Amino acid sequence: MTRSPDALRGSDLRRPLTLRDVSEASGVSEMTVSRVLRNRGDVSEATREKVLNAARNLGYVPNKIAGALASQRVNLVAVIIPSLSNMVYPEVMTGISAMLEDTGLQPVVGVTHYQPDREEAVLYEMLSWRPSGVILAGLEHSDAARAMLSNAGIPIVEIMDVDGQPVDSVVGISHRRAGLKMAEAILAAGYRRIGFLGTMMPYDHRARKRMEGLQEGLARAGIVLADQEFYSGGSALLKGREMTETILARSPDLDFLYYSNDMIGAGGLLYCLDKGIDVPGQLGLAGFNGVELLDGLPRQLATMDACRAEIGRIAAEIIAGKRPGMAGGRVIGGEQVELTPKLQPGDTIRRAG
Amino acid sequence: MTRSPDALRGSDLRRPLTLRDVSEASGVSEMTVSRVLRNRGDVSEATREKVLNAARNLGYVPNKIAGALASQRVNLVAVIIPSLSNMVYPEVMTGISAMLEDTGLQPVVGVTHYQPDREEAVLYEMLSWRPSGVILAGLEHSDAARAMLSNAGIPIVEIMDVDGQPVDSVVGISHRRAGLKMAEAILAAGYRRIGFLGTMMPYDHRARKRMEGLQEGLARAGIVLADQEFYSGGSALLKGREMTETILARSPDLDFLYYSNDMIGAGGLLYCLDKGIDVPGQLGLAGFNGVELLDGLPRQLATMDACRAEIGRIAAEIIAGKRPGMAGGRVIGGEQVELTPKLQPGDTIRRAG
DNA sequence: CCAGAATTTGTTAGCGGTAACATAGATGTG
DNA sequence: CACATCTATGTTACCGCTAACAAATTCTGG
Repeated sequence: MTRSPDALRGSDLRRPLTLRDVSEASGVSEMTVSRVLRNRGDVSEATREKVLNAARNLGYVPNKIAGALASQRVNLVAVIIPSLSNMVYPEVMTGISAMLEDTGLQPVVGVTHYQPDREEAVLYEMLSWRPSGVILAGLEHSDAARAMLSNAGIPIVEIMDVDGQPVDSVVGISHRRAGLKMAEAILAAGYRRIGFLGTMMPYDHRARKRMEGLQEGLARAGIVLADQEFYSGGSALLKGREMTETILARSPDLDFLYYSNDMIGAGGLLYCLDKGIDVPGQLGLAGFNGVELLDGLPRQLATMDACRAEIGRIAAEIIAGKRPGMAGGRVIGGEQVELTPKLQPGDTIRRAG
Repeated sequence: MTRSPDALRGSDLRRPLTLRDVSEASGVSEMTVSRVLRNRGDVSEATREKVLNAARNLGYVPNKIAGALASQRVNLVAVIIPSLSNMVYPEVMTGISAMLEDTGLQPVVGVTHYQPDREEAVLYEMLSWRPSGVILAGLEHSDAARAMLSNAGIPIVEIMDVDGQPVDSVVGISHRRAGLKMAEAILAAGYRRIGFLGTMMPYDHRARKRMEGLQEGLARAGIVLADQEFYSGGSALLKGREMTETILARSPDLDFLYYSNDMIGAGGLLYCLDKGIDVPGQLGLAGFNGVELLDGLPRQLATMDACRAEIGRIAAEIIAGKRPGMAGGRVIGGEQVELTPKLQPGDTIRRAG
């Protein structure tokens, strides 16, 4: 209102720039500037040049807040994951980012630290920015979170796990089945006294499901889990060493250790090598995830790939409405994609006879 | 305008909820609802209850886009880092999040993949959301990025590194000095034929500065770097093994290897242990960062702590305006904080005589 | 019981953009 | 050359919320 035209150029009044400044500097209407900056609608080449120059000279950066409010469109995708310290999630992020790259959509990360109430808070915060979609890890959420998700009116993709009731779409693997498959491989290799080592976190549902799957698989052969050991916090590699020592001290007759993740598995492997334990002859080992890190270890740890990048990619495709076969539709409920993890036997499980 | 009051309750018209809906449901003005939801201004307990109930029942989630536009305030802090795969950055994020926790500020991450043009694009995108501050890694930016930062009119904190000209505030360590200090420790321990192993990335300025610092330190004793080896991509642990094999094959007389990060250092250490090389007698090793992972290795790798969490914490404090001694001021330029990394000699460097 | 202060609630006018429609020139056509 | 047809630009009315101020209500004390 009170803006004098000359407040424009020289003066560094630190008033944030608006479309109007660019409009005045280039001598066209705000609407035309808006069109140029968004590459929308017809604008003559001459005008476009003028506007772009003015914008560049002024150092104008559009205000997406105003833009989003006016257009009712936000190019953000909320991604809610438990942690960034567990390399699994950065890898999923990589898959998501790569897929979203040329869709104009932008992922925004929120971290829950495996706490349901944090998840709820993060979700609320993110929804208040009215994203175009939500990707979140796991199928277990508080009632309030579930309600927010169903009411949001945007595509929701729950990832990592398929053992449960999704709100909308879901992309993941069956951890129960993964545990079961591992049980079969272990038994086929002739191991019989099996121990499980994992996190103590009550909300690590996927690790829990793997353990349950393992138990079920063993039960089918009339075997029960011989021992188990849990940890929380600290360096996973070190914890792996310590837990392995502990569990072997307590149950020296164990002949197989199933770890809930590769990092503690790697720690266990290093411990066994240190102690001169015959792996996989005397003792078999397996982890879970197929993290890249394992490639550098002295011996390949048996593991099962959790399809992280693939999960990220597909989840992003669903949000972007790019899934083949879903021609712009997305009317009745969501899509369900179950991927199949592959066992990578490595060198720490006896070759089955 | 055309909203019938009865469209409110029963009908699931999927029209997104607004303050008005809560206002109608609770029988007070929109402004009062707004006040309740933000805990601002005086509202009677009775009204507050009514409003909160209505909001809860409807499942209302405020629209921060509109709120931010109206109030000219955004509770977001842009954090721009090169990568999430290098655990250093998630750790910095942890420090930032922890500090921001109770300030009402929310970090939003952008990743550059060590590419200046990506950094520029990410920065532009983030600034267009008008965050309250920017935290970004490194002091090297494109001219355009630097211009955007100076014009943004918000606090900027460059982190990790202090060797250069900051735009505003800076929090980090001197990587040059870190390299130099390592050179001194290496020489003091009696090593003379030193090799450097690092990333090939032309934009990993901090690794480059450490190498230059190392070279300077060696030069002071009239020694030049005996050999060097670079890698890019792949599993860092595995690359560490491979590079170590390569460099030792080429220069068997090396008596010390300085790695640009702990991950490749750990790979090198595992390789040496495999091969039965006498560490640190015949060959000394050192990495950089002090990552937690190292705690689980068979032997402690010498390293230098990069103060990641501390850097994140302080950067967040500066953005939040919480630094003691800066009583609400922040007028003339920014704050400069140089932290001092500590050498952790571990077991892979001879105890100096 | 009422003036004046204190507290609670409402009204108005934007924030900085964009959708939708309106208008002015440029171009073509019989 | 009048009239329909494009193309390029401008106008108007919000988007959903909040700052600033106005009004209504309740609370004082004399």
